[in-house]
Amino acid sequence: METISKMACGRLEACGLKPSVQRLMIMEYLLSHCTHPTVEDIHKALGRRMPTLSRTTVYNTLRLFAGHKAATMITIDERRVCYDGVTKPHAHFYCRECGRIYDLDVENVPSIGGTLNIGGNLADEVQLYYKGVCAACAEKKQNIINIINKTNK
Amino acid sequence: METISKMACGRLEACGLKPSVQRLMIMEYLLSHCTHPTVEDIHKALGRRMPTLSRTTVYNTLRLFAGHKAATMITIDERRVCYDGVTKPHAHFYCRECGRIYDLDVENVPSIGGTLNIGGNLADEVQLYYKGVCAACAEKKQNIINIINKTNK
DNA sequence: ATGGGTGCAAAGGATTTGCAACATT
DNA sequence: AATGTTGCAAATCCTTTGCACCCAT
Repeated sequence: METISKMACGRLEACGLKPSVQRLMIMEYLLSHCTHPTVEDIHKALGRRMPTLSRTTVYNTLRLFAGHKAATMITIDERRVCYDGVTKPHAHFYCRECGRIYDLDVENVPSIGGTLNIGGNLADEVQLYYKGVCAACAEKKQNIINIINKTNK
Repeated sequence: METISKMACGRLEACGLKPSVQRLMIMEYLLSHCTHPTVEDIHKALGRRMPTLSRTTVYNTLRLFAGHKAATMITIDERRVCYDGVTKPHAHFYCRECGRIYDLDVENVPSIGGTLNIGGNLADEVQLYYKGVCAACAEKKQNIINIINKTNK
């Protein structure tokens, strides 16, 4: 607990952000939950300990984090934006069945140190996304198919 | 004109889709505009020739295309979904200033033939996104800075 | 006449905006 | 006092839904 709190504070200061209570709580949540939470996820989770926390503040804060590279905005899900507190380059997997986003440990993940010039375009961020059906959902689907086959016999 | 029309029809049939008038028009638009249009873009553009075309139909049709791999859904822009008629694997660049999405000709773009098993997760799609400021917007910004500097002298 | 395809209006949901209240230096 | 933060309610914008109509087989 102590450690996460210090890590959160360190990250904010390293990114030039003043560590307000709300910002600290949100950063702590990001660092301790690698589930790529949505605004709603974070607002609901933190709302228990801080009932006055506004959804607007969560929106503003996460957008602020992304702008200062204190967190990454993930747009893999067409319906809502997610956020990631892990900064080291890694790929993501999006499951179309359950909507969950997983970290992926694949080789050759492109990364950018500072700014990359691609044909005159100045890139400061890369994202590598895979989409499909996750292991858990694939298994569930298979089980259902098995049951149907058994019933039809 | 003839050619695009035939290409559109061919793509639909190859993907197991019945070539209705609306589907053909939307596919023709996708194949002849590599600007990664939004639903709104397409609806507005086609609305001139076909005023009864419903936004709902554009939504439904593009989603259908994506489901049948007749087009690709692009979720790089946090605000709205875009579509791409180009099927061969390539990366995208998103400009935070103007919101435009460019095709990128970079090496080592990962691609999936059929389905790829990544730690039990079954992926059927990959996306590689770069984000930053495009060449055109970078130049504009530089011009403004130059004017300000000149004025301050 | 049956089933898929289309279109309209309304609903739903995520995100932003405007502004007032608040905290902190 | 000044500046940056937060929170509420309302507004906005994108997308989906429900249902009726229509067209083709």
